[in-house]
Amino acid sequence: MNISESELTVITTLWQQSPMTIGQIIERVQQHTDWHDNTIKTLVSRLLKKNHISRVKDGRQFFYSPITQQNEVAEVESKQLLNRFFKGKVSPLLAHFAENKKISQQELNEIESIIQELKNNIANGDKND
Amino acid sequence: MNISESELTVITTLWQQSPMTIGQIIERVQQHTDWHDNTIKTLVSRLLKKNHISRVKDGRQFFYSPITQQNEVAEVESKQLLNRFFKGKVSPLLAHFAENKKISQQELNEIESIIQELKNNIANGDKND
DNA sequence: AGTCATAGTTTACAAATGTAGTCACAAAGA
DNA sequence: TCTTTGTGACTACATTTGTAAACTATGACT
Repeated sequence: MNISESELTVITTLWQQSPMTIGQIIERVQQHTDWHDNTIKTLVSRLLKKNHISRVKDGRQFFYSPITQQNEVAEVESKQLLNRFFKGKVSPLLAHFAENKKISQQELNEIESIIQELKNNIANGDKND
Repeated sequence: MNISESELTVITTLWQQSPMTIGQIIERVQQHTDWHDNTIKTLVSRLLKKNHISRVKDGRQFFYSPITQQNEVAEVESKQLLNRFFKGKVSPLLAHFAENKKISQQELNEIESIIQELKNNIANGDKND
């Protein structure tokens, strides 16, 4: 099952720090939303039901942790985006951002070094595969 | 208002070719879905209501065209993805794909030339801004 | 003229989503 | 002991989305 937009906000806090109690989750989520406590509780239960997070009881409270990891979700969502708009490839996305001048000089440098590293890996036959 | 997943499928055919009659839209969408005619009609009316497409009557038929353009939607969706998972930047996304070895040698070359061009533009002060 | 195929409009209905309210219980404090 | 407060479970309700069915109007064909 999928993670909805607002559920994502909740599980994101758990990706940043876990385990947390419901109180901690509510506190952190409310730092950048105006959602009611109960709303956040509902989102947590939906994530539980969808099996994206788990919890263990310690004393009288539960401590919540993510099951589904951020990079898994990022992977799926990225692929969907690429398929929907960029023929399934990264380069057209990059080209899009390039056209719209949304890439800073510093980011350019970062991208260059990522590319450079990739090329080196390929040149070396990439023994770590 | 937002474009839903299945609405996107419909408007995508209009991005590829427009204007089209409803019959043409249905035909093209059904080339890669098994949606019922009426389903597609409903999606078209929702896109109309949301003002993402327009239509003009010619004789007794309407000819439909997109109002919202693909690159606008791609822009918004891309930004959302980057914000949600990659700190709002392209490079971490690229790094993610790099790690997962989802980038072919050819794409690497494409990326390199995009980068190269960007650097040249910056070096020239990018007079076309 | 009658029938069929197409296009267009309106209505339907379940599941998912956003956004809570209500109720019960137990630990903590007055 | 009584009350407050945090936690958890269950219920609620409007909107959006997916997925059509039903009905209407109008050319096209027989």
